[in-house]
Amino acid sequence: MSQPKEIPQMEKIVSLAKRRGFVFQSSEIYGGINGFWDYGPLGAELKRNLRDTWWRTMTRDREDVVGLDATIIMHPAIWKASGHVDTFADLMRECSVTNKRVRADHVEPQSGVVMQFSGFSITGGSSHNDSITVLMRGGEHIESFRKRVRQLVAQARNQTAENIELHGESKIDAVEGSVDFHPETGGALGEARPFNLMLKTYVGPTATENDIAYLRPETAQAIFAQFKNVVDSSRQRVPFGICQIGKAFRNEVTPRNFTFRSREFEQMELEFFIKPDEAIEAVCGSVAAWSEGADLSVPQDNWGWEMWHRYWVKERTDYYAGIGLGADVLDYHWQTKEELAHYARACVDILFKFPFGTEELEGLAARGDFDLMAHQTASRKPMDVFDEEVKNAFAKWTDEQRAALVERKKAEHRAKEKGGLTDAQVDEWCQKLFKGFYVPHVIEPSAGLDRLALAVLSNAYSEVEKTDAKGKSETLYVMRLHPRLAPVKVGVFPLLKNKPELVAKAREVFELLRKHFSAFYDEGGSIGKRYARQDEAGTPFCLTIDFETLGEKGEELKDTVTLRHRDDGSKERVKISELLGKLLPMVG
RNA sequence: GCGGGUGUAGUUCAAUGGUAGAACGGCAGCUUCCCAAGCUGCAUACGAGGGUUCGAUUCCCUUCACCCGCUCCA
Repeated sequence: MSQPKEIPQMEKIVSLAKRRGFVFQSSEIYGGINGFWDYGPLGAELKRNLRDTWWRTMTRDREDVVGLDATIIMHPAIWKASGHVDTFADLMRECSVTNKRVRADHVEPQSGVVMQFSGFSITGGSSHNDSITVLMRGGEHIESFRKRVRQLVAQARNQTAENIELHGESKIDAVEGSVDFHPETGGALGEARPFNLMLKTYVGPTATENDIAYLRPETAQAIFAQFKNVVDSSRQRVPFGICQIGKAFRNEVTPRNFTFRSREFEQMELEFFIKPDEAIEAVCGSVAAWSEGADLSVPQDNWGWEMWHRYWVKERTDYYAGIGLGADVLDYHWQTKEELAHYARACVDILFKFPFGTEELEGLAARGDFDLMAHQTASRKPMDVFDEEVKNAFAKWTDEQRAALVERKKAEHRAKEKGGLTDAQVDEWCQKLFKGFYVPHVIEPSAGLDRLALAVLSNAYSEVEKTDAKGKSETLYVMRLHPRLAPVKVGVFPLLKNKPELVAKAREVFELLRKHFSAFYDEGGSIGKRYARQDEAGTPFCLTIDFETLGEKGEELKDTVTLRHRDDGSKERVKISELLGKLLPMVG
């Protein structure tokens, strides 16, 4: 007997996702297209439910967040201002030994001796005749250089340096100030190639260079670009947020891990605008300091960016718990100072323990006023708001207090390595603030909807070993989706399909329920098979209409049905008239 | 983009230089059937293109997709 091969968890999930209609490969009949996935009937419902829970939690349930639905294609200047054109579209060169990439314009000139090897062999393995060219730097000892090259070769092939033997060493040339070698590895660099992570298109039929536009690589920029319009039309005042759900596109280098890293994906982003800490200081006297265990349940007037940031981490964590992703499957990564972008003050990633590793589901960044300032500068349209309370607060300050604040800000900006303001700019900024004008700072919780759907699917997937009366063992699959997320809330079955009275009653119950939530009528196969089918679809409840429903066993059981629960297989008898009252609160 | 692997019904697998079998699933039927019960019947596949050959799913080349590693991050 051959042992059944152990199939990796992820493959089983992918297989079930296709079999049941959660996720299909895009364009499958033409061989598929790398990095694109479609959602089938169940997946579309699941995704919609997720989108709805997010939207409801983030905006409808709150008074301080409003929505936006912007276009995917926007003025190309937006991506210039946001920095995406520069950071997403570079000429890249690749190290010929390790394939490590480097921006063509970031290669420091190097000097040394160009060494070449005609090939190498791997102990107990293959031998290769690809020549290897690496720069031996000034002062580098020939033996340590050889060892270093062996390490580079080994690294690129998942080998250890000891297993690599280099052949045909020769000295080519001595170079001064060459930019043709990788700054870290010293390996010869290949041709410069454009590396554009934004998807491009043309607006207008002429399709010339002047018509280039981009499919947005993130939804957030539209929020910043429309910030003033929202402020002017929504009767919101800082602190408040604008959220948006929508498609975004990135030419990922390597789409991988099923839908996890796709080239077309859906984001759910909130930009929550807050006052600069200096304004809080003026209004409240001081800014609340965060400490472990601080009360984050209700926003307070004296919260600065740090408290708001912590608050949103908690809010998002609560959201995940509410859809069945608890502390046992989530993890957090607080970015270190080195990892942070220069404009970010703090950033925490909320991670999910996927079968293929613990990976990011959402990033929560405290981004200061970087984005709005960038658009203010680029568009030359003011992005500041007027805050009477702040103006009045500063009016009570003495000249000395104000001067001290100006000095403090100047010192802060001088200390910044990157992105700091000049003294004159700080002066201007402070004078505006004293009059009640400021560009809001922002906290950005940015989540991936497709990633969340994948997390939810991974989390729900479970196998149940079952042995039947004859001792035959089989594996059943149960998707333990949270009832709020389940694509189908309830399955409705007549016990037998050849009894018109049962079918009619079942149809009647089905019609009653489907007006309120998604229900599925099934009369095919045995009753057990129908339960199992719904288990794979993640349906939390099933109802069976039997002869007792029709009154065969007396008045007591007439008009009652079997309500079967997916997760524990338990059953109870429920009056048809009480079904909605019982089910609605659980699936809503 | 680089290196390694894989590609046969919906799914999981098998066989073969002479155009493919199974299991499960699906559909239809029988059944007073409450956790994939049983019986009967039906349908469905060699990723795509090119080459070698009398003949290719099988051999060769190219391509596409998926998986693993490097990389990346919503």
